[in-house]
Amino acid sequence: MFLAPRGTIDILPEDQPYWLYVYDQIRRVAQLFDYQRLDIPIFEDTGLYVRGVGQGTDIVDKEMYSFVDKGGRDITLRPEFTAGIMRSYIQNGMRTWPQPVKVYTTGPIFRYERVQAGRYRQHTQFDIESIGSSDPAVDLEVMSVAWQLFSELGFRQLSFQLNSTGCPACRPAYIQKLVSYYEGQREHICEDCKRRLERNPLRVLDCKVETCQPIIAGAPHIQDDLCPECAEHFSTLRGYLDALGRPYTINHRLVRGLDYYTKTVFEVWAQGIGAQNAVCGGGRYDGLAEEIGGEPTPGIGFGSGIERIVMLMKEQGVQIPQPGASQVVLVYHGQPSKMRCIQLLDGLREAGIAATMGFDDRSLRAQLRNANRIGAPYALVLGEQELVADQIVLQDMQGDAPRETLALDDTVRVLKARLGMDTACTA
RNA sequence: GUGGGCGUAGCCGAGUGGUUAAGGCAUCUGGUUGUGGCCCAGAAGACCGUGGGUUCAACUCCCACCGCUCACCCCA
Repeated sequence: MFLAPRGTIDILPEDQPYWLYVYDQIRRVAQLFDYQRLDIPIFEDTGLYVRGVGQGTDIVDKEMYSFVDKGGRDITLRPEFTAGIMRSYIQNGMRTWPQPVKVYTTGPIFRYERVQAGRYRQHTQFDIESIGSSDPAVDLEVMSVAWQLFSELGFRQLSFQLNSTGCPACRPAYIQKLVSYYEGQREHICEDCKRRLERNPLRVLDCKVETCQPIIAGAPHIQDDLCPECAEHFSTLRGYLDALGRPYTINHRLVRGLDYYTKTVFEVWAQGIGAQNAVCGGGRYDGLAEEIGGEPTPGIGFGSGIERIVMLMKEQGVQIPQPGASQVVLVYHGQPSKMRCIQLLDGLREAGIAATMGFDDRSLRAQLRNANRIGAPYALVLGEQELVADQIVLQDMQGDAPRETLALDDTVRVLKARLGMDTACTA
């Protein structure tokens, strides 16, 4: 007996309406903001992620699904979208396209993590990137995509968190300042924070341990140490957000786990998806293109986990359109009737009527029970008696309307009329 | 990598040492030689997660392993 590998899930038919609805909304909103779809491979050269995401990050150090293929190439299942999309930008010469290049995609992401509520080893992301502009108005636009998507999905009580993490000109000095502040508090901080100081000092600001909270409260804020360019960028973005009346929280503890982020970082938080609270996270990555061997190219984007979005929709009771079942089920009795049903079924489908039929020569009763359970509004019953008379019985499965006998040749026309399908233009 | 909780049919779930391991949902068949929903009857479906131990006797107690799950860490 096999089980799905740890951290993977089956998305069953009963959940598909949520997924399809989310994909529909994504496509609509992306189009509204003039973002085009781009699909990239599910696996890339391992080096792309090592260089792009950065050594010392959890993703690269311990979470990648990496293997050597039969040709001896080092391959990694994508642990995030941005590096691959930037690779595609460079490889396809997108710098010759109108700038910025605005793309989105959806698909599976792989990270070898310990599983818990809202966290999987294979999860699905909606990802959007705007590459080629350093204008804070682009930051605003990208954030607005998230804003509009989530509000159209009907979410309530989401919280936008915003911060700036500076750039290579100002961040190192800030990190130095933060580290020396922490060195002075060394005996008061938790073990994890001691480790963070070595590996990824900014992350100490995100610590949740009780005893670390006073230390964090007294820590220097990066906003006080941004270089003029970063400070200008940040205040301009805030001005735009304010002008649109967008509520957001400046969170100087918001930091990201990937190396390529510069300036703007943001997340969208929600309750109800276990201990995880981010449904969306992203930021600016002006240094990424150079890091992976391209011309210096600014960019900004975000990823959003669809499993978490669906969890939230259920949590918040978001209503979605229900997909229709088969409109009609064909029920037969006897082999000649079965043959005729198979032909009729084909004709119904060619006419655009969603139809199924009973199988396995089960009793009329069993076939009708099944039709009822499926939820089809109509059943067509074809037995020996009807067949010899070139007739068929139409049965309304929703009410108590009496059965009707139709001419077999007339079935498609009558059904179309019943189902409200316009027959005038198809005749 | 660390810690907590939990493993009885497809799903939910009773059973805490003693004959054939409740019940419900779902599935299949029949009650109507050819008519669904409601109802009734019946059938099928469980090596009680796996292995070891204790005992005259283990689903039940003990140990190990595996799996699921939640949390830390980290992130979407």
